[in-house]
Amino acid sequence: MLLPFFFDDFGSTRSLAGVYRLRAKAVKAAKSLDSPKGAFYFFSTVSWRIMLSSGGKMDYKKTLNLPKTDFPMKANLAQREPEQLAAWRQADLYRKIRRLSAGRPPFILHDGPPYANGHIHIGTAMNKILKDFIVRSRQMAGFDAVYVPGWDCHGLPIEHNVDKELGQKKLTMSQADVRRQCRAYAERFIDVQREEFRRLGVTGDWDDPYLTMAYRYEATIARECFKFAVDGSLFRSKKPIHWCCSCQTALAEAEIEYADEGSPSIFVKFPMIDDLGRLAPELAGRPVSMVIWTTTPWTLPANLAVALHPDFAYAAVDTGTEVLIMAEDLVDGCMQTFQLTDYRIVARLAAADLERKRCRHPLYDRPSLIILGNHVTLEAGTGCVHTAPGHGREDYDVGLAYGLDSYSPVDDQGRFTDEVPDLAGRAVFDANADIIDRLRQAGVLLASEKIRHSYPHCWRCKQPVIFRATPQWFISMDRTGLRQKSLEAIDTVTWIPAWGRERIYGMIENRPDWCVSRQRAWGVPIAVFYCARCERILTDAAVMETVYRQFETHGADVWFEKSAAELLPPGTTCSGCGHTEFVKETDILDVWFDSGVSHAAVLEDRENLTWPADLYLEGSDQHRGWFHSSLLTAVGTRGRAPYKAVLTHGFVVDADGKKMSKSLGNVVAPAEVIRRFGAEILRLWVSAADYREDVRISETILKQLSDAYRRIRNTCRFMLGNLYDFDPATDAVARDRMPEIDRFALHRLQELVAKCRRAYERYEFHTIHHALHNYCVVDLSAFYLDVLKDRLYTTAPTDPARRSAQTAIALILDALTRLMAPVLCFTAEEIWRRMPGAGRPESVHMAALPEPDPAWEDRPLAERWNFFLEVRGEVTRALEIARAEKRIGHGLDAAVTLYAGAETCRRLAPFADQLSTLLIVSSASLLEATAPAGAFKAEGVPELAVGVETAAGQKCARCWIHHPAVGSDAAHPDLCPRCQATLEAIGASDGQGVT
RNA sequence: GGGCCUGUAGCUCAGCUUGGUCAGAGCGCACGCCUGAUAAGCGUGAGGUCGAUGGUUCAAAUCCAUCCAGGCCCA
Repeated sequence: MLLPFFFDDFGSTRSLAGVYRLRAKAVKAAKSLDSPKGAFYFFSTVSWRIMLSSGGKMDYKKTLNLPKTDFPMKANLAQREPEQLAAWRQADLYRKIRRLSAGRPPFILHDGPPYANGHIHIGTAMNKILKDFIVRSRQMAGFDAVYVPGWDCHGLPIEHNVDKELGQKKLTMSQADVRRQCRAYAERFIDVQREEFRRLGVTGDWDDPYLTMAYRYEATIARECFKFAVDGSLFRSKKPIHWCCSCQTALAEAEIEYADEGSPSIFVKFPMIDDLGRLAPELAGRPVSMVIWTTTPWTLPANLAVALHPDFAYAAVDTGTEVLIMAEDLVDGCMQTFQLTDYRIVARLAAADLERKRCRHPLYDRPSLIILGNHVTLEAGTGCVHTAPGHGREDYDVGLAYGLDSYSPVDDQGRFTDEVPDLAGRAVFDANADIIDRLRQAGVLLASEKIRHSYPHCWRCKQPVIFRATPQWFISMDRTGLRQKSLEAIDTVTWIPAWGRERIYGMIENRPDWCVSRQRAWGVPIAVFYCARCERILTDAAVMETVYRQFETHGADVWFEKSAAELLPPGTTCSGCGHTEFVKETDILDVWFDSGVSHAAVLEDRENLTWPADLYLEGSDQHRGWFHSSLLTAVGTRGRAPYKAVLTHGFVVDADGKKMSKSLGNVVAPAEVIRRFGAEILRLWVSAADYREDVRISETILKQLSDAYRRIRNTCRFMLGNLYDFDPATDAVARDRMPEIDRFALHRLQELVAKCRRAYERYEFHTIHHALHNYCVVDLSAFYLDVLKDRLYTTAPTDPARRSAQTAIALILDALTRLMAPVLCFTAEEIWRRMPGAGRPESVHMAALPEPDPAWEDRPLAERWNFFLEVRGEVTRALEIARAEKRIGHGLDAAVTLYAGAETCRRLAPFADQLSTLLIVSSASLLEATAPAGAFKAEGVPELAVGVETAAGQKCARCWIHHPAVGSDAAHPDLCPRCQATLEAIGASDGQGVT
């Protein structure tokens, strides 16, 4: 039916070369975009082939042992992978592997729980695939590699999304109801993500994952937190947080929106109390003031300090009547703002000299301390920063270092408390004008204007928010030596790459106390009581255990549903003051605490896991996250790190190395990659990249990996096809009866196996990918298998030479399949099913990785052959020249002569009798002679030239080798003597199987 | 702004610790061959001032400094 098209459009290109060109074009088009044009070209050339092949000549094809396999060339991954997954599930493969591994040494990769919100993204996919490589390869290396995936279920993002779904309804719901909604929401996405992870081929205990919201897990969280309460690490202290005065609630960073806002901008003098005459004699006895700048006058009542940068130079500026101190670099700008033109710098002061000097609060009769902080900048203001530790995060942090109180005389509604008598009851923003007036009256206001700047607002009511200190729970880094012990624990861990150690060490070394309080609904409460009278924490373990048992049966919800009196056993009294009334803490725990204690809730809780884990594996951001919180919770309660080793990977970025973002439109969704290429290609992508750095993904890269995949697949397909009549049990050939080339191929295989084993050991998967691909392409396809075709196809099926080749192929394929199994888990299984021989495990994933077999290693032999391969390269170059000159087409059209010097000749002698086979030409001879003029002079091999002639004799119709004797036998005028003999041997000489 | 990290052919990676055949591999690309791995297979070839600039050295992709670009975490 297609023929007419062919004749119409392509009749003019009936030369062989033309059709080949057409075909190449068609294949390319078909591969690149499935275009109808490509398919059309392709089918046209196919019809042409059909025409040619029905030419009616003698056809010896059926007397050959051509490859036969039902292993398809086209993988059709997107469709076939789900079928494979279903089959594994049906067979309960994971359980089978568990049973199989009973008693083996465990290898525990502990899963860092992804957040149960939304679909997985490409980074999550990479993380899980890497884990899968490790779990599978450790399993196949002889360990019992149990993998329990987990999910992080509590926290603000889920609460937010539930809020959005509920809308106004939320306001009428109890906290317990909201929590139920959150739980349902998390469950929904656990199911979504579970299926997405499974689709990637990730093996593990998906039927029994760990969930941080499981009742039992919640109880563990509460118990672990209680341990910190008992040892005195857990304490309450005031810390400034974002606060919305209209919603009267604390806000997390994620609940803040930034928008432009008009604010006052004022410069205020803080008169010095301490005399600076000793630092600068010019200042002795003069009125001297520090000058600060602020856009929040209402925070001035809470001022406790003025911060300077330790490295800045400060200037004492004489304005005639007084001396003002500010950063030297900002003097001119400020003077302009103050409209002071007549001034001069009379002294320079180092910040360090001013440290801990006192100035006077501009409104109240109390000191304000001069302190040093690196957060001070020269971008605006005076380089002297008004510091109110109760109203700013940086102020708080620097204040801590100087032991300043986080003074915050503002109530829930954003009104001044009685602590500020003259402003009590005034809303802070309204009080700005009053305060400015008073500063002016006090003569300390240098300038006042209005500015617009970006200011935080509440995401819900859109009102500007304030920073306000409220009581928060902390875990102390130093009261019990947690910091020091953690730093020591860091050095007991293997960090891969090694810089991970520096990274986490620096963080632990410098971090402030861990603020574990969150004023939210969806989480595990900081389940402690404190005495209503003396505020002492109830640390009676037996009493608290009765509470945590209730968590186990009812979940942490019970904390919010019952009162303190209901939760506590009757008769509970304060050990400090004997009081019987307790306050139930309602703050919930930072979710980092939840996942941080997974080592307790999962590793310790499950019998088949170990504590510590052998390995944690997450992105490099987790040095601040899960690695960090896990370390602190484990060291704080057990004195040891919960992991023996920590492996980190980089982030997935686009083709240009830029991070993925919706706004840039460069986001690659794993589902899309799977739909178009299959999960196997995604896995191959993960395996090919050096994940310790950032990993790029792009159309080009995926295309390249598809090509690599096809190559590996086809190489295996070819090997499978040549094993259709081979049974290792009966047909295998012993090593000492194998031709050298087979032994060489197997020697190379040992090298590959050794290299891959080492790489698996070190989690260097990209090494495996490259080694495997290279072996398929260079060692197998381009050389060994190509040379083997003649032996496999043309000799008698049971010829020892053919059986030897099959033995080698079977060994190679077996090793290759095992080696690729942790990465190409689908394809390896697909091959495994079709491999010959009985007695192998039903799944490749129940098999072991191959080990290098010394019996096959033969260095001298390999050296000989590597030299020969160089010679072979020279020959192919020579052949290419002859081909370009149209003297030959196929290599079998050629007869080759090697003209070699004495030494080269000696080294080539062992190959002399098989040269034509190894070079895939019709005849080849080795001569110790100088080359004739026309010969190709080798560049890479000394004393070697290659002569290429047209092969003598006619082409044998069966093996295609030119031989002088073809035509000499009347019975088989188109066969060479070798094929005649073979046909006789297999009893097909009388046309049996010959058309 | 600070801490940690990265930058070798169009792509994925070797080489960099221990300076001197270290400018390599495979893919892709171009061209050619092949119809008995066939939407496959084989061959040949072109491609990089090793992010940039300084410096150390007889000699630097390799050591040092600065800068540029990018990533993660902080601020």
